[in-house]
Amino acid sequence: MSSPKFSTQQDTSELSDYAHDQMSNFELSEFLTFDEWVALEDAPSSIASGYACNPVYRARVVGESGGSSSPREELSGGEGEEGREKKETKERVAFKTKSEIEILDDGYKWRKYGKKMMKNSPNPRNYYRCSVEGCPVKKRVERDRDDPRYVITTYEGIHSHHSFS
DNA sequence: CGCTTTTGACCAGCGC
DNA sequence: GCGCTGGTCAAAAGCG
Repeated sequence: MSSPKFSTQQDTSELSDYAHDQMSNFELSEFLTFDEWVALEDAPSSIASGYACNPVYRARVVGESGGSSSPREELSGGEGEEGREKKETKERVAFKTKSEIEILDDGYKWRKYGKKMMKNSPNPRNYYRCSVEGCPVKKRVERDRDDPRYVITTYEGIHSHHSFS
């Protein structure tokens, strides 16, 4: 459909290339800059708000299998839902941050559950999961294969609890 | 003592 | 049908 607004071409270009290579399976809904991203209240603010970094680029990746027309409608009530098992919109947010460290504290506690070497990348990819039980949020950290000084963090899901105090 | 990390193996999906 | 890549789980070790 018609995307409301594509951020600067530069952003799209950079992320598009990356996303195309890494997230070919997912459907890139829209590319947004930080400001635009914040503008979207339905965005997982719980994730972005805690991000104490300087993300250069970010993209919203929506991966659904049902082929629904509105993949973002589920965002409204993602809270205290346990019986929900059918319609689960997985919100994927890709952050491209310029940092030498990959472990960026976003206010949540993460537990690493896997590491994988990418065939098309000399750098491994780390898989993190929220330590809080009941939180389906997963984090994927990987270095940009083109620019090792950049770190791509992909958040998946929405926190069903408040930020870690 | 509890929890996180670490590494390998296993499994699933997709391509060829 | 087999192979490959990516993703997740699981057991053991390390650390606070």
